[in-house]
Amino acid sequence: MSESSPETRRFDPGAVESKWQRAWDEADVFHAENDVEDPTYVLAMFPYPSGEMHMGHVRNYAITDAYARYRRMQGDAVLHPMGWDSFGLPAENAANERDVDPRGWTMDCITNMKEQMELMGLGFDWERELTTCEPEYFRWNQWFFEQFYEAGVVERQTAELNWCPDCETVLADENVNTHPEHPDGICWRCDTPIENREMDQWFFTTTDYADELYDSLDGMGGWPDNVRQMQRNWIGKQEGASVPFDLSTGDSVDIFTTRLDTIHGATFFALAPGHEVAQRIAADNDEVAEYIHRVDHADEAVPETSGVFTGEYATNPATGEEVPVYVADYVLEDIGTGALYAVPAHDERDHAFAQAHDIEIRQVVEPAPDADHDPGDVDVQTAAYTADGLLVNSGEYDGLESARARERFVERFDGDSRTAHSLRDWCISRQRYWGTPIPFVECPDCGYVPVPEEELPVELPEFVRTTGNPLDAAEEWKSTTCPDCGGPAERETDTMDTFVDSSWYFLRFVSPELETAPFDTDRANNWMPVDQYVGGIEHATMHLIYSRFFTKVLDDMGLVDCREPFENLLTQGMVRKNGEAMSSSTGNVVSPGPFVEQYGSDTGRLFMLSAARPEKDFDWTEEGAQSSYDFLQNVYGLVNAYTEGDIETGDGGVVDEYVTREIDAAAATATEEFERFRFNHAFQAVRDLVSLLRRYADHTTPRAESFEAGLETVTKLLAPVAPHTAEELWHTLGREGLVATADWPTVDLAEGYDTARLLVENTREDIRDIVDVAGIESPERIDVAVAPEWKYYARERARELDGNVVGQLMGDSRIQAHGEAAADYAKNLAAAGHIDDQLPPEREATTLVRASWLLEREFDAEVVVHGPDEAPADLAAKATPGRPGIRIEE
RNA sequence: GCGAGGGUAGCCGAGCCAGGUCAAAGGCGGCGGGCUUAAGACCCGCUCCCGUAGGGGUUCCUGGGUUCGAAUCCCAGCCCUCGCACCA
Repeated sequence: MSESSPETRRFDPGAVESKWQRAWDEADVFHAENDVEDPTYVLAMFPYPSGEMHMGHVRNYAITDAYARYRRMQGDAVLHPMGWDSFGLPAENAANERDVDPRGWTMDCITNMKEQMELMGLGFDWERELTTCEPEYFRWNQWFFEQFYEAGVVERQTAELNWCPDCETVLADENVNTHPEHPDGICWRCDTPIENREMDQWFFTTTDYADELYDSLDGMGGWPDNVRQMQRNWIGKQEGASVPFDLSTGDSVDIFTTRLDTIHGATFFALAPGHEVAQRIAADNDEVAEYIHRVDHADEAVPETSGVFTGEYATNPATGEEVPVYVADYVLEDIGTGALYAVPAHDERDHAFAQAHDIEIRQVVEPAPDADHDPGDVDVQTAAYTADGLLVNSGEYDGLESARARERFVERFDGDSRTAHSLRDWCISRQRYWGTPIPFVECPDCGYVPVPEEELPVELPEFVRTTGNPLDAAEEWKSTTCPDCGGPAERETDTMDTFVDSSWYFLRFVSPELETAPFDTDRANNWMPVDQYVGGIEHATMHLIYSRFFTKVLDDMGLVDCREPFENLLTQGMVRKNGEAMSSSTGNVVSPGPFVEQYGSDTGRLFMLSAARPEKDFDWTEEGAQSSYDFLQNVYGLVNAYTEGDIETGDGGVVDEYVTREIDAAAATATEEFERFRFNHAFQAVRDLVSLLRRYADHTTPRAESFEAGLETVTKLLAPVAPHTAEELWHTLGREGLVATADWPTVDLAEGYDTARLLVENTREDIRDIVDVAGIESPERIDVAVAPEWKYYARERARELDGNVVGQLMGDSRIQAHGEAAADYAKNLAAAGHIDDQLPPEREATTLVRASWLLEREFDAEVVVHGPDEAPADLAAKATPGRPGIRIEE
């Protein structure tokens, strides 16, 4: 092949990419029509518009875009939308730092980022773009809020917040700085130590859905295990029981325990400082009151074993004993019921407390005979034994297994089997400006009253810089009338957590312009769930749990028929540099902007997708990026060399038969790998095919038709990952229309292809070995001989035989006729243990003939392939099925 | 502490789920050769050890086990990463 100077064969990514971006635009390639039945819904987690893309974004969108483009070429209707998660603190901070308003700043950022996305030619359906900070969007947050309120999914509860006494405002966790002397942190503005204050806040009752959120995870096979596990941890399901204890105060106090089997060993009872009964005792007991005050206002954490005896007693329902009641800080108010019976012998914290307060430690469980521990080795006075076992010191229940005991004791002690979760209700109140106003009015007479639906959206007042919440300062905006009684009232000044915005945006994409409802229910029922969701692992719990919760609530309200929003989830790995996360603060970054400008978007995408599996972290390296760039230029050069007639074509001969099969094989491999999101493997197949076509042209005069078909296949397989370059190639090849909308190649690989390929690879490898080991400088002629028929026959027979294989084989006259050689071969077969599939002899011969050009080319020697029964005797003797005999002459 | 994922040749990274054509893809780096006035780009090959005919040896964190056969399955241990964690 004689290529002219490479300079004429290189393309300018900038020019090529913008050209095809315009062409896609004009052809409206990425728009999903409303009337399609059930498009493949491919979704990348929408970004917070910080203004600058980083490599994490690029990787995320490279993945969804590649998959979306692949599915489109497969003939699917595809929905691949993009939007902006545009409420949030950074805008407010920017507004406070410079003299801008959050809205203007946010919109500028969106413009910037969208420009960068467009520069990268990402195939989003921009007609469905949505922006959560627009009233057209957030009015539906407000609408949902009121609907949820009606349905009892919204509640007011108290929550502990960060309060700055100097600024007299609530602070978000992000605005609290850590300080060595103040465990609760200090104010970011005035450095005043933060106080924790209990305040009434709005909550979504996520706990109502805790069981379903937990249990459904088992069936969600399209999600990675680690994310499901993280959600299980987050929800924290605990199977246990609650049992009432009578106190000498006259109260009956419920405890929650997962170890009801140990109840006979309860030697004291403990209440959380915040527990109602503890508070009541404190009213008449100075010592208790002082303790509660101390733990509440401690500047440093109190010792874990701290606690105070109340002077009261609780009756252990198992033993009838009176055990002392303590108030102890290690008992947490929001875990279980905030009260527990303590079994020092079988719980580490109870044990530590008992030792510090000199309380009896009574063993009631000992290791079962099959346990790791020998009962004699367990000394509960020294350390708690926390495993299950057999009951002791438990009266009539001695010898019972822990699990059985738990079941029986629930009934025996009048308890309830209960499931506790560590999942809390979702506090959505934020004392911030840049979020969705909570659509409620507080009336001195009527209390909290929802803003009437027809008055939605409640829009934000103009932004002012203030120490606290700007909504609080907007007096005019705040004052309104009560929708119920018409009297003067004040608007709620809290806004919603921005996770509310992202909990349903995937539904809004279905009908982004709809003005009468948050989304079109019929269409959502057809289009949901999202077929493939892709984003960072950092959203494993919050966003992905809230979205699941929202979807279930909406289903229960009849708004959509769907209980899980995301069918398949892929969490992409990080893009690192020098082994560390990219970070602009340390300068350890590669910025997408300048990179794309220099190398083009395709190079970036190709490198990212070929470097590693999408879910794994990978290192960005200069060399790797360069190699992707070189590859694209290289393919471009090859295609142009062909179309400009620099590659002389002919009939290709037997080589052509080889190459056409490999073209199909490449397409088949790539298809399989795209289905599994293994772009790196798919690309491998493309790279191999390009290399093969190059060798084809180099070795002989290729048949134009198949050579071109090969280039066309390369182009198509490359199209999802390097879409601009692929369009340019498609155009160069003189194809009509756009490769973005072309049909994906369909192939059925001939049976036995893999075996044939292996035969070729192994034979080549053997010849290399021989040449190398025998020190053959320049081979003149290579003879390759397929084994005689009878060996194939013997081999097939051997596969079916058991027992005395040699004997049975030699009993077969067709085999026996070959005497000594047959006996040797039969012994080999018998010893093999496993016999792989092989091609029939004629097919081995044709396969080798087709591949012989590779040998000629590699060794620069004449290659002669001998069929099954036409080889010289010495060669045939060495040959076995799958392993031809080889002779090399110098 | 509980839970999840992982440890593969100089580096990165496939393979492991469905055990066997696996001394283990590919990329990067390195070495040799071709093309070229030269460089770059491109092309060909080599890159665990020994070996003058396709052989042998030792490998996929360590140690056991299952199997005719283990990078792949099982058990134990070591190390790494991540998530949850004063969760009764």
